[in-house]
Amino acid sequence: MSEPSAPTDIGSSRALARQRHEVITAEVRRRGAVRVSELAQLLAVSDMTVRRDLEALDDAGLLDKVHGGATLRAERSTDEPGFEAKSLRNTREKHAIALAAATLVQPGTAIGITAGTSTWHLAAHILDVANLTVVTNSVRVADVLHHDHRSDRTVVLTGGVRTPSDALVGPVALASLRTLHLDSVFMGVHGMSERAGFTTPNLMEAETNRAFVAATEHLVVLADHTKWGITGLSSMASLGDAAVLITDSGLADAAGTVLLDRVGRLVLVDSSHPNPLSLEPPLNLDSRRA
Amino acid sequence: MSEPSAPTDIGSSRALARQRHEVITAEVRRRGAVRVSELAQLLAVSDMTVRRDLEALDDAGLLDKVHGGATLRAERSTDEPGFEAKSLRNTREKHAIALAAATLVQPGTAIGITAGTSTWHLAAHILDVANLTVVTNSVRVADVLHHDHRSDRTVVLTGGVRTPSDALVGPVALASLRTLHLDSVFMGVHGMSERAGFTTPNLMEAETNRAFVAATEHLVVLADHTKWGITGLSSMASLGDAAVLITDSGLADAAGTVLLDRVGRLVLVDSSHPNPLSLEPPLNLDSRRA
DNA sequence: ACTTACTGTTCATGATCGTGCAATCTTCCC
DNA sequence: GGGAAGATTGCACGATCATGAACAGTAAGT
Repeated sequence: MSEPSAPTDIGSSRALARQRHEVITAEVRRRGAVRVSELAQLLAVSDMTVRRDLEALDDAGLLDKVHGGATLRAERSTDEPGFEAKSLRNTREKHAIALAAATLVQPGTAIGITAGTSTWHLAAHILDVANLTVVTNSVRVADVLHHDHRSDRTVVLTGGVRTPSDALVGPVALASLRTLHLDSVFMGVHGMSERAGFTTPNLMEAETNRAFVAATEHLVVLADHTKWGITGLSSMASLGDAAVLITDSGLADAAGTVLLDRVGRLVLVDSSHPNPLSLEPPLNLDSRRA
Repeated sequence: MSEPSAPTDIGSSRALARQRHEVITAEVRRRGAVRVSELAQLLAVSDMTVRRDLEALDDAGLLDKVHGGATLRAERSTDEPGFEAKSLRNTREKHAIALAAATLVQPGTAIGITAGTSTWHLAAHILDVANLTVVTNSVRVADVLHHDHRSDRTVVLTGGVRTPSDALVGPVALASLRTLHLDSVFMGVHGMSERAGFTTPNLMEAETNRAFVAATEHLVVLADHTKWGITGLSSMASLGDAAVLITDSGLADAAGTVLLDRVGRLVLVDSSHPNPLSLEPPLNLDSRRA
């Protein structure tokens, strides 16, 4: 008779597709973006299998499959072309920029966070900051902060009408912001240039963001290097209004020169290795719960 | 885990189906996922038997059977839990009440919708009403209305701090509401009684709802019959403030007598039937604004 | 322009699946 | 105790599915 003496000895077999899917979605949620090659190594399967997994997860609506890997799902229906370049590279940069911005968030302060993908990533990284009050006009940012609820954090939604990009705008948002004063405001932008400053194509959103800018003395702008040279319809602030500008090392030298002169502080993050993938070779999927 | 709890040791003798099922569910819970071949070896039975066990456990809802094995049940509800537990109570009544309330929503008007499960149902039923402006302090209600976005509908979130029941409250919400005037307000309540009127246990929510009440001349209250006799901490309106009260036919006769005398119009829906049953023949609210 | 990296299709292979049937076990009735 | 009805299990089979490798096409970076 076979002896089933070792109860836990049977763990060396291949993982179920379902397990891979959970690892992948968890990894995407944690880091904002993953690439196929990383997942293949992490899961010890071929690239092809990872691609098939990503396709299934994309169909299921759990993430966005993009060239080179996958990113957090963008949940946006249709609008504002060019707002979100569906490239993994941009997402990685946004992630790295958000990480750098999170280090500027001081415990015990009141901060503002505008709507946008960069700022959405930022929200995920400030979950551990103690004693924080966050004012935002982004339902998604509020969702992130609200999801793991802690008593020392206050999340205030400005209210207003929701744009397709999930920003709350309009008179209600403006009225709310006019009564508030913030230690810092973290703002994502759609374009920046020497002449027009920080811009966005959406008029209403620009108006709301201007109210954010007016509510603080310390403006932090998040913008990856591809934003340089782009001028949206409406200006939200001049370059000189930014106390800190966080961008990535892909920035052209000429742009860097201008920005160094104009903004209060220029922070460059290296997006080539924003977050080294910590993988342990023995590949143990059993410990994927946190 | 139930090892050799009896002389029938797993492996030497055959285990009963019950025992195998317990081992399997325990193993799934412990490791998150198991594979058929592993279980067959562990239980010393054939693959076929394991598959049949997994199928039974899947039917019983204890795990998810997937290709190659089984995993923890996925809880694949798109909405977050917590809210659902609450919304499952008296669902039929709430649904019927919401349906009746939806018939009171006139095209081309501006209405307010407070937070709550009844009003959440209401939101789903007014998706077809043309030319509507909706002001709400419920992120969920806004989500429902925003999801299929049509150009003739405006959804305004009041803003504010989010309570556990997903209502936006506080100074920001109050300030927004003070500037708005609504044709009708649809309010869910936690309790109603002759003396205290309409009440809720949450102070902040009560304050916000009072602002809703103050913003309209035409208050519609949604409350299933179980709310009668319950008095929450804070009052939002007296019975007489309600132009319409929509409840279900489970209401006690004594309560009906009181309410008929106090509220503007009493609408009783029969929760066992899909169609609302109105006591007052013409359920036609004054067309105050075309 | 070039080079590099990524993509999806196709196909072969092995694992896994469920059905039908026979063997075995359990139950219950006489 | 005998024995039949019912349930459970194992095995064999063809069908299905998952995976990885090769390869030609495509996109991104320089």
